[in-house]
Amino acid sequence: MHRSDSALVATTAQLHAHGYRLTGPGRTIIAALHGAGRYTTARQLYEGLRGRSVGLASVYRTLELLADLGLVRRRAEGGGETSYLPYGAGSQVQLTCTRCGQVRAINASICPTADLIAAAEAASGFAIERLVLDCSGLCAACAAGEA
Amino acid sequence: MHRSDSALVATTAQLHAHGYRLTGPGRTIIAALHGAGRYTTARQLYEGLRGRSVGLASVYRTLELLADLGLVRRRAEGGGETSYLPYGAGSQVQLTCTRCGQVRAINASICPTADLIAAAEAASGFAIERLVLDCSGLCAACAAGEA
DNA sequence: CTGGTTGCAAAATTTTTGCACACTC
DNA sequence: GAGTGTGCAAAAATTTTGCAACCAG
Repeated sequence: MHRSDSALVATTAQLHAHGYRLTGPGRTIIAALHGAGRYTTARQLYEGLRGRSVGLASVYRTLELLADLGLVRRRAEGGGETSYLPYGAGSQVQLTCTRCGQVRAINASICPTADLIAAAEAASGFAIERLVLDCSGLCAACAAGEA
Repeated sequence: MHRSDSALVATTAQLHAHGYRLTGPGRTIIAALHGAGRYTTARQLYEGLRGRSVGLASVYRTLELLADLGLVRRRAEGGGETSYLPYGAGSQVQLTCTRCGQVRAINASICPTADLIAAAEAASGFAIERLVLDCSGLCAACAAGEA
């Protein structure tokens, strides 16, 4: 849990730096999102927080705010629901298991991303600000349990 | 337009190979999606096809089908709408302009993706099936016109 | 012919908004 | 204290579904 804890602290620090206030419910929502460790929908967060009197609207408002600040990544699954995952601190290499939906981030330093950025900029004329590498396939556990 | 034409042909071939029938409206929707050249929402496609008697439901059904077959990529923008972009034929390196929203695909062969896959598999235990590299920043035109 | 596909309109979901109150700064 | 964030419930928007007619194979 250390990794998500530090990401959580970084997120709240960013909010603070942008002049946003952070009350109890906001912290609860952000903590739940970071604790989930995988793409999560607003409704899933809301259900997980039942009994703590957090409104669904606040979940949406918080997620949208984080997304606008670039702290969280949005994804469209089937079924018309949007799900969210915090950007790991500095690591933009994500692996998604096509079977169980687990998302894992690995350290970007194992990949020559600087070369990638240079090559992509040369080929396109873009000024690249962020690079995200998405890999999908079967995680070790799902591959082992395959029929 | 040659590039999107061939991608369009590949898409219809895939549908055919999977046993799906393709009627006039279906072709119209798929052609419009490929012609757009950027992430497009169901409603945008529908509006662009006004007068050709294509129903919004068919747009949704077609997009969902393509997404399930892995021929199209889903994205969640702000505002709760899902938008779609065809996967280029074999090229999984996409650049998105954060200002104008243009999406451009560059050839994957300029990047050492084989090394990336090997490194990521070793680090994670995943059996990687697809790799998508997303870069975001300013395209050349937007960078030039910057205030 | 057979069975998947479509348009239309209704239904179900998801997301946003208005407002009084609580709480942070 | 001043002003932002919140919960609740209503409203808006997005997406799905039912059904008869249509069309591809």
